[in-house]
Amino acid sequence: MKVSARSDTAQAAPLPVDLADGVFPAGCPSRTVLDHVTSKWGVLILLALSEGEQRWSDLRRRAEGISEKMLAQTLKTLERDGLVRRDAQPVIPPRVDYSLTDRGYELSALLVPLVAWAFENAEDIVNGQR
Amino acid sequence: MKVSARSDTAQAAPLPVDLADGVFPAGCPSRTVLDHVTSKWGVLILLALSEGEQRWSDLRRRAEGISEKMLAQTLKTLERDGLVRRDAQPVIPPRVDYSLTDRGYELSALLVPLVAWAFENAEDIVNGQR
DNA sequence: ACGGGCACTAACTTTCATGTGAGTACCTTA
DNA sequence: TAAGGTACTCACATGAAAGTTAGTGCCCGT
Repeated sequence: MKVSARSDTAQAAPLPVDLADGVFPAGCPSRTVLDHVTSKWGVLILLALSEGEQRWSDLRRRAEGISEKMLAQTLKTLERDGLVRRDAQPVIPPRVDYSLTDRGYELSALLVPLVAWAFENAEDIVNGQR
Repeated sequence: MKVSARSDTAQAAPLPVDLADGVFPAGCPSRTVLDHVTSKWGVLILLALSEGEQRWSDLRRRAEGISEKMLAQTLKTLERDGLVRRDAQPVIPPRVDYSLTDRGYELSALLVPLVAWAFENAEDIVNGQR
């Protein structure tokens, strides 16, 4: 799990060929998807929903600092991308539940370790600007 | 208010407690780190370097569409974050090699599957905008 | 009856990431 | 002599992302 290595021998892992060919060219769809997923609020919403279905107002409170506009926009994008499912119940007061689709869970499974890593290393990185 | 996912196959995976507490608050360092890492060009550079040491001009050609300014800026940020190592040789013509630090390799190990996923699912996602 | 919560939308503004184009200083090859 | 490669920096422009403010219609508690 650890890359045990001296600095000058850290391992170069060659990328899968199709990835190397596909991601680097400008204008490939993966860049768009990556942009949605890695947007400032996209990550947070995906992460929050990975814990299970949640309501609009729950998400609003959870992703501290998000505006209603950005919440709506982010959810719409993720829904269009087939990562989030929207379930609006015709009750009063309105109740809308958001959850991840299967594809969304696939993604969040990859996102969680990344965010965990960022969280664990954040202090070191921000402090140690050497 | 524990909620359970209602989907047939997708499961709600609770986040580690410290992560849940740490990432959502506004202004936490992990957001900054995540921003650097998931910036438009940050991902590409990290990915390119995960294959091994590369020169400035190699990177420029590799990350198709990047401007010199953005390449310099991105590399500087990643270097300050301790993810990229810069090795300038005092030769003429100038030769500067960039490579990942151990921490950089740790990150790229998490980044690669994410990008691979994005690449594999990109077409489906972009096409299926119903 | 008044403020508040709910789930939004629309219009407008600001901020910031990114793009553009130029310049630097040296050397090699044609 | 000129063109081109190497690794940059700087000033300025632009455009997309994000923030701000307001408004909608309904209901519930006090």
